[in-house]
Amino acid sequence: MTVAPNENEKPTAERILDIAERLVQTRGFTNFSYADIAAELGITKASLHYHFPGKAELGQAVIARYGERFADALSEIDRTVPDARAKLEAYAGLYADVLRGNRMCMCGVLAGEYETLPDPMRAAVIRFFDDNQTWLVHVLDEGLQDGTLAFSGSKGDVAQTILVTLEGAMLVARPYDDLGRFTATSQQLIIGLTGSGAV
Amino acid sequence: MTVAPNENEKPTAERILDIAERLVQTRGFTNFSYADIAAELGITKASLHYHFPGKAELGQAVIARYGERFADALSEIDRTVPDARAKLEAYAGLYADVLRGNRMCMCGVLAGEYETLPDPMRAAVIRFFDDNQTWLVHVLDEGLQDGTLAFSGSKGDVAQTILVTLEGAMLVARPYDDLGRFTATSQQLIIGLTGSGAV
DNA sequence: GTCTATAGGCAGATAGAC
DNA sequence: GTCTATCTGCCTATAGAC
Repeated sequence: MTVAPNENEKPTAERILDIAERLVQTRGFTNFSYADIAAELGITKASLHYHFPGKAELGQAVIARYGERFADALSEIDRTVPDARAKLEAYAGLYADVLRGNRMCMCGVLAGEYETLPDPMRAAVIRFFDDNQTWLVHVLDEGLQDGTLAFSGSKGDVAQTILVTLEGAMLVARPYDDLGRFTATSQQLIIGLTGSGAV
Repeated sequence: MTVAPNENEKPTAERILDIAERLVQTRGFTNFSYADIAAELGITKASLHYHFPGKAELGQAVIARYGERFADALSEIDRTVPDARAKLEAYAGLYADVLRGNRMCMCGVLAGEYETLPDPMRAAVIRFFDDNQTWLVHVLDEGLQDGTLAFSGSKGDVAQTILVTLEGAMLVARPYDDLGRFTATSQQLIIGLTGSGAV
C-alpha cells in the first residue's frame, strides 16, 4: 500500500495542491487563504507551512503541476487523434471539460490578476501560453498538410487567436454558468478554420 | 467656477471613482484597498466612507459609470461611423484604447473574480455583456444589409464570438505587455467576418 | 507531520471631534 | 467633508511542544 497509495492515502502535499488548484481556478490566487485549505483538509494552517513554506511557493507548485498535466493532455491528443481538425476539437474539449467542472482555465484567471502575482508565477503563466501556442502552430501546420484545415493569416496569429478565443469564451461563459455559451463560440471558431469558412 | 468646475475642482467622489476604476482594471476588485485610494488622493480612509459607505457600494458605482461611458461610446460609433464593418473596427478600437492605457476591460477582470463579487456587481457584469452583445447583433444585421459583412452561423453566436475573442485577446495580451498581440487577433477576427473569409 | 499559541500587518468599517 | 482614534477580523507566517 505504501508503494501504491489509493486516493485516501494520497500524500498531504498532493491533497493541498488539489484544493489550492480548485480554489485558484474558481476564486483566483489572491482570493483564497491558507485557512480555506486548512478547513477543507481538516488540518491547521500551521501544518500547511510544513509542506509549502509560503503562499508564493504553493502558487508556483500549483501552476507547475497544472502546466505539466496540460502538456500531458496535449501529448495524449497527438498520440490518439488522427487529423489536425479533430485535434483542434479535442483541444477545445479540454477547455470544455474544465468549464464543466465549474472552473476557469488557471492561466486565464492568473492573467487577470497578473500584476499582483509573484514573479515566478508570472513566468509560469507566460510559459503556459507560449507552450499552448507552440502546440497549436504545429497542429495548424499539420492541418495545412493533411487538408483538414484552411485559413488565412500567419500560423502564429491564428494559433494566438484560437488560444485567446477559448480563454475569452471560458471567461464570459462562467458568469452565465452556461456551457452552451462556450461551445457555441468553440464551434464557430473551428468552422472558421476549415475549408468552409476560409479564403 | 462652481457651475463649471475644471479638472482640479472635480468633485471628490468623481476622483475616487477615477482611481478605483483604474485599480479595478489593473488589479481586480478584491486586490485593491481603501488605503490605496486614500494614499493616492491624499485624504484618509475614513473620508472615503463619507462618499461611499462600503466597498460594495463603491464597486457598484464604478461599474455603473463604466457601463454608461461604454454605452455612450457605442452610441457615438453608431452616430459617426458609416458602415457595419467600420463599426466593428471602431468597436475593436475601443478595446485597443483600454489596453493602451495598460488596463483590462473592467468586466473581463470582474468576470474572472465573479464568484467573490457582491450580487449587485455580478448583475452589472452580466448586463454589460448583454448590452454589448445586443449592440453587436444590430451591427451584424446592418452588415448583412449593407454588404460589408458576411458570416455563417446565427447573429447571436457570432456576436458572442466577437465579444469573447476581444476579451480573451486583452486578457492574454496584458501579461505580455504587447498591444500587437491584441491587434493581430482583432484583425484576424474582422477579416473572418468579411466576404473574404466567409462561406 | 501536526499541533497550540502567537506575532505583526492590513483589511473594511465606525464614532465622534473639528 | 475631513480628520484622529479605534475596533474587529482575517491574513501570512513563525516558534516550539508533541
